Amino acid sequence: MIFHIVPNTLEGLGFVPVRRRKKTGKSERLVTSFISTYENKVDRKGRVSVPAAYRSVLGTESYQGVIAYPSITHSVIEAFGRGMLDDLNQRKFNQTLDGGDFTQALIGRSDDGLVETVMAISSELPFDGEGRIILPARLIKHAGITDRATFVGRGTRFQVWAPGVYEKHQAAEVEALRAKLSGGGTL
Amino acid sequence: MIFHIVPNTLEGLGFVPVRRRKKTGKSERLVTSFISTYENKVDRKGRVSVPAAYRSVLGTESYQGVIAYPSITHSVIEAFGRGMLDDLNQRKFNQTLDGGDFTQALIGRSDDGLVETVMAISSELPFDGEGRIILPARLIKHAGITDRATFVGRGTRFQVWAPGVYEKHQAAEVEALRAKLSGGGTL
DNA sequence: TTGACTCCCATAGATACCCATGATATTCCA
DNA sequence: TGGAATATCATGGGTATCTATGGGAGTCAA
Repeated sequence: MIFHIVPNTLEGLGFVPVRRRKKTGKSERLVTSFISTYENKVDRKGRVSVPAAYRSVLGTESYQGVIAYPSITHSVIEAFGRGMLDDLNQRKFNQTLDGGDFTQALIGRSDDGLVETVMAISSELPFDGEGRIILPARLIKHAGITDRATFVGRGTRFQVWAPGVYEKHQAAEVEALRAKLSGGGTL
Repeated sequence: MIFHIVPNTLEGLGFVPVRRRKKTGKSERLVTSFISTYENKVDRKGRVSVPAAYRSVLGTESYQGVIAYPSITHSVIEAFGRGMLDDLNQRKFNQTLDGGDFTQALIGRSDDGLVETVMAISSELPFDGEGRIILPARLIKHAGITDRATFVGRGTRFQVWAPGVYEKHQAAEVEALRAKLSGGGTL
């Protein structure tokens, strides 16, 4: 008997806001998350086009650009929209308040300190008129990027890799998944 | 993430792909899952018509198109509606944040990495005005598709095969079932 | 002045949108 | 009930638009 693994019943939880973007006047397109991978060129000025599909995810955010920081665990740049950043802050704020720990909320010190750390090492990267960003030297170096960059969608956020590094990482990732499914499932 | 393991549907037993459109009564309007098999042409621009019956399944979704990724276990393209993808994301996002696990949300490490990986290897394939999609070169190659494609309904999702590859796969699938049932069971 | 950065324009190729056609199904009415 | 008018679908092709990319001009600060 062949088995397929499928997600259980799906009902929208309505958390991630649905954003509308007008295309050529006639049809509207709805995009809500970062998916797929794209490889773009880094020009001599250090500019890279953020894939149009990703930009459309951020389409209606007031701040036209992305937040990026070096991954703490891998040679890769993590990135997302300002909305995500605000949401993280808000949730963290609410969590500390709900727990009655006003000191934490006010002084801004928590046990893990991760959110604070990320805030500290993050950069705001605004789009230019053509939807490009300039990767700061610090991030370029961290990811080992030279003249090309691979954009990898991760749903609520995306990553920027050096193509070669990503290739290896991706192969390992898929292999791990395959091993996990070796019990007879298909994916 | 929660998964249910369900048996593969058996609609394919001795099933021959329909070349021409099926008789579509009004009852088919009510179909809510992907069933049956169709073989369509891939034109010079790489476009394929998604069977109308499948499109009607997605009819109520705001985004008009499908999400597709290369199966990691077979030479086939897996596809499903946008709603399922968003739901996967939201569940994962809420789950990690609600549990206060900012590490997972930011660094993106989950237990299995399934959602992460699927997001990265998935492509968003919007319908054109005629209900066609363009199969990306990456997926075409993975499935070994040339000028024709076989759409196979699998309930909550569907697959796109190279016709020849599917024929063999299907024969093996049926044969395995037959062997299993040869003890006297009926189907 | 130099260097870093932003804004603006140009362009080739990819993509989306539009219209057309033949085949088949369905509706509707004499 | 037969058949003409209408609707749906898969398919093909032309064209306008968008995207990624390159480069130049203007601004600002040291």
